Amino acid sequence: MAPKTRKTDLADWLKRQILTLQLAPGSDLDETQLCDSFGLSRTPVREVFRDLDGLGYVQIREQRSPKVSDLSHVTLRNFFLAAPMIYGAVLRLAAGNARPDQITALKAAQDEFRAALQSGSAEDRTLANYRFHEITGEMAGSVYLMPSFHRLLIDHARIGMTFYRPQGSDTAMDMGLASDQHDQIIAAIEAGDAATAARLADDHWALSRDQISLFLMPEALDQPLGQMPQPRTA
Amino acid sequence: MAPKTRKTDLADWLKRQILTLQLAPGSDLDETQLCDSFGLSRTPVREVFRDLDGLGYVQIREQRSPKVSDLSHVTLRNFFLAAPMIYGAVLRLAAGNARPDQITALKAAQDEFRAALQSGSAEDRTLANYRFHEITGEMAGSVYLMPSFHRLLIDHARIGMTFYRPQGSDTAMDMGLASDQHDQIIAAIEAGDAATAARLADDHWALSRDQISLFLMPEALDQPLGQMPQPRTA
DNA sequence: AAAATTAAGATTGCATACAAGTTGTATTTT
DNA sequence: AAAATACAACTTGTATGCAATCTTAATTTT
Repeated sequence: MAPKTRKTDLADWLKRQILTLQLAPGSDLDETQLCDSFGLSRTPVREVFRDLDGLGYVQIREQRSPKVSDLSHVTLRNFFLAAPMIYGAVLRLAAGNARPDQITALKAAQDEFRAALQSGSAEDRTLANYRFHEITGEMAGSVYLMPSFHRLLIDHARIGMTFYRPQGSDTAMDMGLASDQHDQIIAAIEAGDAATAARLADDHWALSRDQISLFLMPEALDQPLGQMPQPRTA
Repeated sequence: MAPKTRKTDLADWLKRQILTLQLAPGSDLDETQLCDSFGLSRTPVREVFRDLDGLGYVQIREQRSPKVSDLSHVTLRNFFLAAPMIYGAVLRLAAGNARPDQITALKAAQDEFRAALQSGSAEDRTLANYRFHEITGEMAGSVYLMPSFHRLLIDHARIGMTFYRPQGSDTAMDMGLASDQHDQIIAAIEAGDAATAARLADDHWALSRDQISLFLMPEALDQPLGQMPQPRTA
């Protein structure tokens, strides 16, 4: 393996595993095991832990192994409070500040997302969607909004992986809707239309929020009980 | 010196120096020098750098010494855009969530602030004010808002240290106003009055914003030219 | 038998040694 | 003399060894 990339490989791998719930919230991270897997000594591995702590992926504890960031009902509530505000602000700024190369990157990310909708796994969809919105954050270009926005994206991805699991239902249609909204968002940004971008952020959030709350509070009564989807055990 | 505290001592010292501009934005940090000063080896010092990078105090660069976070005209613009929104959201949540022990801590911080207004240095005022608002952030209790809020507090402190320098003018009166607003904020939080807390956040922000913009755009024309205040060289 | 204490193993934190890369200077070449 | 290259000093990144702390298990005591 290339020498310099092992550290970023580890960081990227951890990010992906965490975003897609392949590393569960709250689970411990084994330092020595990751050293072996990626051919690194403890020092750079521990540096990666600290970087990911700063970004919100993991939590470092004193005299304890680092763990994947928690995702509790408390954080879920705070998520619902903060997300619409931050998402709106980010897209508004993005429409005002986006550079041409960033718009190109956003379109490429949207192509990836569409491709993942067609043939990809749930993990691929989640990562592609994450990347799309991450680029909008870069467009906004605010060092003050980015840290909170990024934490929202992390947990939005993880919440999505938890809740969008029921494959059968109208998830596919909703995903198509989300994709259409992405296209509209791109258009608004390209036009520099901040007001429309902010409105689209609201719409996009409403769609996602409805999906989540529909899962949290399913249409009860006329459905058999005891059918709550379980998180997979593997 | 106590064994375990040297690392937190270094982190706290760096934070204070950065918040009060005793370490200028953009200035390089000397690893070995800090090792000597605090009696630490390079490993924990470098870990502190990474922690402070994650919090927004410093910026780590590849194959380059870490530097104090920049504070440019671009960040200033983004600061003005993000601050009112985040400050309002934080105080609104704080009023809804504050625990009694946090309210006690907030009152203590306000006492410190008042004391610093009377007899303290500009640095003391800045740090006490920073601490007051940091507690309101803890009260809000949102992992999503805190990172952005904290970055705003860091740069608000640094901008304040830059701009409130003219001692003579109505700064003292403004500071008294700010202190009064702090008292009102405490009252609103204690009463659990989110709407009032949000309004007070707007007022408090408006006062600070006016002070800053008054310094950025002084009442011109009847003043001699070439009198722009210089950052001190020491 | 249950609880508590102690000892062994394992894990985390810190220090130091080594390697790789960067920067500045001096010498050489055109 | 100016530019370029090469060498040396310094700085940053990584690996490893040691110390301290925590966890676990076993033995002892009540």
